[in-house]
Amino acid sequence: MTVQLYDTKAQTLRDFVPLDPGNVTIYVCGPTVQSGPHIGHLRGALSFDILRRWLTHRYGRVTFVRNVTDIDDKVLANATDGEPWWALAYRMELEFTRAYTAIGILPPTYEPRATASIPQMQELIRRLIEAGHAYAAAEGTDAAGDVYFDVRSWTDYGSLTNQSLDAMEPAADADPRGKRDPRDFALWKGAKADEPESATWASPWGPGRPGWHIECSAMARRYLGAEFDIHGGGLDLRFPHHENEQAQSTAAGDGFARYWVHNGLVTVGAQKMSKSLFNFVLAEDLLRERDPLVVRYALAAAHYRSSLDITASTFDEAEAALERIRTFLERAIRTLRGTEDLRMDAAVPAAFATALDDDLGVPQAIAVLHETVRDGNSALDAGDRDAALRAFADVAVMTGVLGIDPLDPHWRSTDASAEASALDTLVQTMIAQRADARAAKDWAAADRIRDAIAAAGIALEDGPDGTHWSVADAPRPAESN
RNA sequence: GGUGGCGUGGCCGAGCGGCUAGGCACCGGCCUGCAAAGCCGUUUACACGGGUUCGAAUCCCGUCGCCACCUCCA
Repeated sequence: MTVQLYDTKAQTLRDFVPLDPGNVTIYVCGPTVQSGPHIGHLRGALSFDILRRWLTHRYGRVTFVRNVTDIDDKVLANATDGEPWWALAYRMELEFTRAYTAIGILPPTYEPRATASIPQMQELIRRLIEAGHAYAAAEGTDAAGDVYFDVRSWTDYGSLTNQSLDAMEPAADADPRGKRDPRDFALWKGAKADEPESATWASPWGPGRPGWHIECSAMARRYLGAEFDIHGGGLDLRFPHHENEQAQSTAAGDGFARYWVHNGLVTVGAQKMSKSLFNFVLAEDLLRERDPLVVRYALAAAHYRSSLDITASTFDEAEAALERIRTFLERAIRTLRGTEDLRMDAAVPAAFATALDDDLGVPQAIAVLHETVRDGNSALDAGDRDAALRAFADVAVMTGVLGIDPLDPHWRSTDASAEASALDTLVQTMIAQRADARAAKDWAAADRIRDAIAAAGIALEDGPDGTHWSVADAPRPAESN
C-alpha cells in the first residue's frame, strides 16, 4: 500500500517515504519564460500535476512548488524591439498560466519568480564560497565579476547522472574564462556592458545576475527547506541543470532532494521537437484546435517516464476514449436520476490505487477506468441499479483523481447557460416532432428531422427512456476559464 | 568516447517468469423502423539469434535498428 516512485538518481523503483507524511514536499522546475509554451511543457507540467493529485489523495497535504525562471540568458536575448526583458517574461508567464489552466493543471502551492529570490541566491553562493566550493573569477580576466562552482572540489559531482568528470565530453578546450576547470559553471554572472541595468543586482562580487542553476537551489530551499521529498523536471534537465543544483545545495550542506523524478519527452514523428526541424507543437495552436480535455487525456495516457510520440491520430483516439466515458456518465445520470447521493464519496477502486501507487501507472489506472465503464454500461443494460450506481461512483472518483472528469464544470466552454437552455428547448421541440413522425411510422419524415439536427452538429440517441441529444463535435475556445 | 532509455498485434499503449491490460480501428452477433450509443464474440503480437528454466514478451549473452543527455531546452 505504499507509493513507489522511480528515482532517476538511484535508477530504480523506491518506496516513497516522505519526511513528513503530513506534508509532502515537491519542487518542479518551471519554465524559463523566454517564449510560449509548447506541448512538451504541457506534458511535463501535467505529469507532476497528476503526481501531486495522487500524493494529495494519499497523504492529504502536498506543498507543491513550481518556479518561474524569469531572468536568464535566453530571456534577455529574446527581449527585442524595445520590449523590456521583464515585460517579455511576464507576457510569457501569462501564456504558460493560461495553457496550464486550460488543461486543468492545478496552480502550485507557491509559484516563485527567480527575480524575487535574489538575496537567497546570494546567500547560497556566499555559503559555497565559505565552504570552499566556489570562487570568484580572477580580477583582470574577462570573467571578472563571475562566481563559479568548483566541480573538482566536490567529489560527489556527477552522482545524479552517474557520470565521472573525466569521462565527460571535454569542453573543446574552450576559453577557461578564469575557471579552474572547464566544467565549472557560473553561480553569479558579472554584469556585461551590453546588458540592461534592470537585469543587474548588487552583490558582494559586484553587480550582476544569478546563474540558472542556483536559482532553483535557492528557491527550493526557501520554500521547502534544506531537505525536501521530490524534485521533478523533464528528462533533459538531468544534466547539467539538476546535477548542478544537487552539487550546489549539497555542497552548501543542505540535504536537498530525496527523490528525483523525471518525465519523458514529447516527440513528433519519433524525433524530439526542435525549432530547426519545424516540428514544434505550440500549446496555443494545439488548444485552439483541440478540446483542452482531449489534450489532457492524450498527454496523460502514456506513462510519464516513456517518451510520447505525437502522431496524426493521437488526439482523435483520446477524444474517442473520452467520449465513451462521457457517454456512460451522462447515461448513468439519466437512468439513475433520483437516486440519493449520486456522487457518493466513493473510495478509489483498489486496482486503480495499486496502479497509481506503482510509479504513477496512469495507463493501467485508465484501463481500470475503462473496465469500470464497461461494467457500468452492462449494469445499465441489465437494469441493475445498484451495480450501475457503484460503477458510476467509481468512474466519477477515478476521473476526478486524474482530472479528466468530462462533466467537471472546468471543461465547459465559456458560460453559455442561456444559449444552452435555448438550444435545448429548440432541440426538444424537434425531437418531439420526430417522435410524432415515428409514432406514425413516417420514417422518411423522422429521418429528415434527425438529418437536420445532425447537420447542426447534434447527435441523437434513442433509448428506452426517450431520445437524448448531445453536441457531437463541440468546438471549444482555447481559454476555458 | 561516456551515461541512460527504447524496439509488443492495423494504430496508440500496458506488461517486472506461468493466468484476456486498456483504447482506437476492423469483422460477426444482440439491440434499433434504420441508425447512434451500449453489450457479447472473433482476428492480428512481442526486432533478430542464442542461452537459463518444467515454462520467457518478461531473466542472461550477442546482433541489428532507433532515441535522449554529455551545449540553452519540460
